Amino acid sequence: MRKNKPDIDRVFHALGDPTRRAMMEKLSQGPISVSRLAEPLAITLAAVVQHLQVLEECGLVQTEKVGRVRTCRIEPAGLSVAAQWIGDRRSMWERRLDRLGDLLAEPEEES
Amino acid sequence: MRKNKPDIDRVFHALGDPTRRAMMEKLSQGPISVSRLAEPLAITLAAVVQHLQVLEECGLVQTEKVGRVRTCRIEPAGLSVAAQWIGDRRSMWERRLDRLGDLLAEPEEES
DNA sequence: TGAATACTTAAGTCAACGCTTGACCAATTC
DNA sequence: GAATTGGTCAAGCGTTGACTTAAGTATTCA
Repeated sequence: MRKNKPDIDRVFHALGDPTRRAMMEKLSQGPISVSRLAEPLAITLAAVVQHLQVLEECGLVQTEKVGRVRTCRIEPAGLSVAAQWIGDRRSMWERRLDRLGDLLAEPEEES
Repeated sequence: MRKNKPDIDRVFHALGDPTRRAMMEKLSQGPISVSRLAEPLAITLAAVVQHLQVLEECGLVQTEKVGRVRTCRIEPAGLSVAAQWIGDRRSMWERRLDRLGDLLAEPEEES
């Protein structure tokens, strides 16, 4: 298919990678530099920077460079996009179950 | 990295694909057969079945075959896994902001 | 000024992914 | 019982994605 609802698409794709989720978990403890972010991960700095780009491009993370240090922080709005999509599907599904319950409860209806 | 927290990992990966999300959206309107699920999508039935397998293996969807027709429905618990991960990061982040607020509010502290 | 630090960029490798085709099988319908 | 419908399976193909190495830039420190 490969269509593009720019935001949601990128956000979910970004969260689909375990390394990037690990980075988000670390970042949710507070802002941190790129190399400290990379420390616990068993991959090169270069790879971490690439993941970081993905996270930044989809609005999950925000970074700022001061001197030679780039500091990264979570952008709270980013996660909301994903949370909302899930919430929407969930409530859709629940509404459906409610209507189904109504139908089963009621005796009969004209077509 | 390629580690495996089996569930969350698969769920997010599954939701990372726009076609699969489209399928979830359709399914959140109610159970439906494989071919009706495939109808609005511009790909082969075979491809749809492959996506369906991904969704089923990670617990987002449940299917049942009767006669020659396979019916698919959303498995509500699946989305919860993703929702919870997001919720956890969110609240972690918020708790941190609270603590930060406290520190800024207070005058001084011993190390 | 020279060495170390903290990235950054480019190029290339390899595996996983999304998709198609084509052959197939089991229920249904005519 | 032949054709149709609804789905399954396997192989293959082009693309994308995660990762590495290697070389480079800009800041900071001694």
